This record gives sequence, structure tokens and C-alpha cells, in this order.
Amino acid sequence: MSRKYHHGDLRRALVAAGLEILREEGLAALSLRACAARAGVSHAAPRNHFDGVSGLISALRAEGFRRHTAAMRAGMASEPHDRRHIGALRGYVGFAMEQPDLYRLMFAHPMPGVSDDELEIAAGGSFEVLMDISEGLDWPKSGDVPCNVNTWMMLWSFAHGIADLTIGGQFGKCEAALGYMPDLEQVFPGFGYAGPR
Amino acid sequence: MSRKYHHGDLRRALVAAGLEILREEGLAALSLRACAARAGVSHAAPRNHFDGVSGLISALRAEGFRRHTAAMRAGMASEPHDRRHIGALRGYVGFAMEQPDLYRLMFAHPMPGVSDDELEIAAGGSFEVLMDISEGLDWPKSGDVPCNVNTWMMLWSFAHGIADLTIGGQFGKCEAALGYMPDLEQVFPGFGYAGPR
DNA sequence: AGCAAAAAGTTGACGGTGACAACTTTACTC
DNA sequence: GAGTAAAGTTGTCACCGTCAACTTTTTGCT
Repeated sequence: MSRKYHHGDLRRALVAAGLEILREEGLAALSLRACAARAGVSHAAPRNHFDGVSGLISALRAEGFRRHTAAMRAGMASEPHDRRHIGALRGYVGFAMEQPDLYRLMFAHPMPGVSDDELEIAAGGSFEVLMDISEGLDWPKSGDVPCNVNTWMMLWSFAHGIADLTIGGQFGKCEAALGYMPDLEQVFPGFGYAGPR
Repeated sequence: MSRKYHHGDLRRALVAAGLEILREEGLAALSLRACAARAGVSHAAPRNHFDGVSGLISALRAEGFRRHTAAMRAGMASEPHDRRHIGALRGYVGFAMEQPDLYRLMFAHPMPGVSDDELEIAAGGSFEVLMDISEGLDWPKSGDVPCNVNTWMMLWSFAHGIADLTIGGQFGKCEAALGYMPDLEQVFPGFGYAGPR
């Protein structure tokens, strides 16, 4: 028999199926049963690998954050050092626009009481990139706020705002009125590179 | 009979029930049948007033935008004129933190092909406030970008980013590390009032 | 006033979904 | 090789959105 009773790597297959569904059919079509069907497995099989649908979603979010981190790192590498934050932001927004449903899922409400080490670590990767590019940026610090909290909160809020509003189609009326979409650097020329500390 | 066969204002009652559910039980608990039950009506009654669940959601989003607009206008009124943008931003973020599930719903993906005049008008109200407070703000304009597109895109992205990341608990690690949450003005001191044009 | 039609609400059914229980098949270990 | 744990299957239940068929009330027309 070519078809084994045991799948061999069903967990990975289910995550891959989930990513496909998010890409091709959107968040509304994501379900445990649909993933199971894509993996060629019965509807209850996923329960051996995930703690219900929230477990599957945690795994998808973790994979999303890993790819998100990679997209930002790639963007950083594509720019000279004093413009690496621009590259990272482009990577950030580009990822969100390419995989809007996955991005939305990543930043959805955390279910109360649900904690997942894999997810924590993966999300920490994206967090770290934002910390990295905050270093050396010239953004006003006020008062006694330690480190560069202001800078990365600003960066992150800006990046997430642009990404999420774009995904949600909220800039549509702007684009319709202007005939084009302002570039990221046009909208936000406020960051300047101040050199390494 | 004290109980009329016809409800009288079922549409309004269903929207109110939906808002209650979003507040008390969260987005996951929102359903047509749950709203119908809260309104004391059979499970199929809502179909006479909404085009399925997407119609109910459109109505909830519209009501959300109206309240969102009101929150920003109230914030504006609570500050002197040269700080009205700060007040509006506080109103923006405050609304999102008070009604996180409603805010998320408002800015969720628009279903393709779904258009709703009531929703468009309501969302336009929030849009207009952001346009208003952009006027007179001193934010660098670059190149030939007309009006103050840069300023309001920046403002909106910032406000949405702060609000949505806060709702999503993403600043939790920051708050845990610092022991407190940086204030909106600390994070974003970049806007200055430049007086009326 | 009376009647027809439209509006509003009810009941019942269907398929899809998450969750769970009971069972079967495979793999691992001693 | 036997026993056990892991992995997958089938069946069931409750909940959901949607639709169809039906009932009750309101409205509007002559």
C-alpha cells in the first residue's frame, strides 16, 4: 500500500494546509475540518496534534511571525546601513500586503488564558527586529523613558497602522482621490539615522 | 396581551444586542441567533431586517463609527485649540480600548462586493475628524503631494497602530519590562501645531 | 368597511463546524 | 512477540447561517 495509515508529519501538513487556505480562500474559510480535508485525513485527526482550533491558530500565528521576521530581515539587508530601517519597514508592510489574512490572524486578540511558547518565541523574533532598527535612529526621547522605548513603539505603531489600514482597504478613498498611493517614505519622513551609538 | 407579535423596532434591538454581546462576551460569541435570543425573538426573525450575518455586522460597524466619531469630537472639545489633535487621538485610542471587539470589527476586512451606504457615511465621519485635526498641523510635506495627505495618513496610522497593538496585547511585554505604559504624547512628540492657515 | 397584499415573525430543515467519545490501526519498547 | 502508547477513523451532539413554508399582523386601496 502506498498510502500509510499514519501520515508521518501531519502537524506540519496541517499548518501548510492552513496557510494555503488563508492565502486562497481567506480567514473565513479556515477551519480544522478544511485543513484536515486538504491533508487527506479525517475530520478528527487534527486533535492528535493541536488543542482544538485555537491550537492550530497558534501554530499558524507562530509560522506567520517567523516569515514576518524573515521578510523584515531581508528588507534590512537590501538597503545600506543608514537606511536599513526603511528596508525593514518595507519588508513589514510588504509581508502584510502579501498575506493579509495571515497578518490579521497574527495580530488578532490573544485568547485569554491561551499561552504558547512556540508563538512567544516566534513573535519575539519580529519584536527583536524592531528593537534592532530602533537603535541609532534619531527620534526624540522625552523625560526619563529608558532605552528607546519611544522609538520602537513609534516605529511599530506606524508600521502596523500603515499595514493594517492598507489591508482593511481604508486608504482606498485616498488612493481613489489622488490616483495613486503615497509612498511609505513620503508619508513618514520623520525618522533620521543618527549613526551608531 | 402585553407582548406584541410584532416587535416594533427589532432592527434597533438587534444592533443593541450585538453591541452588548461584543462588550460582554466578545467577537467569538457574536451570532445572528444570539442577537435574536437577546431580543426575545426567533432565530430567523433577523432576516427580515438584515441581509444575513454580514448585514448585521455592517450595521454594527456603522454604529461603531458613529460612536468613534463622537469620542474623537469629545476629545477635541476637551483640549485648547492648539492641542485639539491630542484630544482627538486620546478619544480615538480610548474608544478602541473601551470597545476592543467593536473596534476590531469596524476595521476588519471589508467583504468583497459588500457595500453599505449607512456604513460609508458613518466611516466618513471618523475620516473627517482626522482631516480636521490634520489642518494646521506642522508635519513635513514632501514633493508634490497635494493637501495634507501625508499628515492625516500619518496621524491615522499612528492612532490605529497604537490602538490596535494595545488591544492585541502586543505592548504587554513593554509594560511588563517598564512597569508602566508610556503616554501617547511621550511616544509621539513629533506633531506640532503651526497655527491656522 | 372590507379585503388583498405586504411586512414581520415562527417553525422546521439542511449542511458546515468544533468538540468529544469510542473504536481501530500502526508503531514503539521491553 | 506481547503490551502499550500514539495516530487516525467513525459517529454523535450542539450551535451556526441560510433557506423554505407557514402564520400573524399591519397597511393600503377601493
